[in-house]
Amino acid sequence: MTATVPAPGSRALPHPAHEEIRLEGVLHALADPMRLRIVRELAADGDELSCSHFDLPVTKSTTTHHFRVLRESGVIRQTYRGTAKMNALRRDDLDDLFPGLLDALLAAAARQSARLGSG
Amino acid sequence: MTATVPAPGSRALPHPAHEEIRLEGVLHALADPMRLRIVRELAADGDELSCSHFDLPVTKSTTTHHFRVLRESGVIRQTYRGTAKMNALRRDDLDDLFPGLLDALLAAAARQSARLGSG
DNA sequence: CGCTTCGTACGATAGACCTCGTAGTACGGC
DNA sequence: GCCGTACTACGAGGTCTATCGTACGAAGCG
Repeated sequence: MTATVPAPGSRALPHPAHEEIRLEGVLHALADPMRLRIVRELAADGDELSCSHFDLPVTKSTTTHHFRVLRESGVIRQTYRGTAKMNALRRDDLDDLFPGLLDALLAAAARQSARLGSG
Repeated sequence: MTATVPAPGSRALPHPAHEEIRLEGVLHALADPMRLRIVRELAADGDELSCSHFDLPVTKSTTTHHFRVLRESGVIRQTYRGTAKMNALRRDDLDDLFPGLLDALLAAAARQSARLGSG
């Protein structure tokens, strides 16, 4: 009952409820370089970003796929705004479920990025 | 050159060097329930454990596979001791590369376990 | 109403992954 | 030397995943 159900006639998207978020799913989502990159940009910006804001080295189809995986694993929340689809980290939910995990993950990603010199 | 190379004639196992450990690989390794379970047991025990110590609901072949993934991703270190193969968390390497990550991950797993498994 | 932009759905493909069973190797004890 | 234990290697089956291309839908602008 807690899962966000799309309102009839609208363009809402199905998200897992707070307590439906599984650690394995989050780790799986973040284990992909493309998705980790998306999450890092989202965290760096701190606010909502449209899908088209990301300039990923894959086609739009694949980008849609990755955003869907992130949403279905509970990492991001997606909402339509006109023709754009806005993406935001579910920081509150993740911090409540797994305190410190997201920050540790982002710090680890930043550290590795600095170490490997790729950004 | 830093990767541990198996000595000729011995039974040493190839491990990724400290700086070869990649965050995505670690996350991928830990995204599997069976492997997460192994790592949790390893962390709980705090010392080396033989493969046969684990009573996983899969065959021995599959168990071997999971331990290999954990080793090749840099999460555990494996050494032979007689006929047994001992497994230990690479805590030092992981804590140095990704400070706080392993603890956050283990805490998250424990939290979820308490929340879902009711035990 | 057209046109553009943004994103989706569907099908296909190639590769990765989890699992298994069987056969095989290494070590230690008798 | 022989046997049991511990683990491995190889191959196969079935599923999942990442990627693409093309065709489509929804919202805004002229």
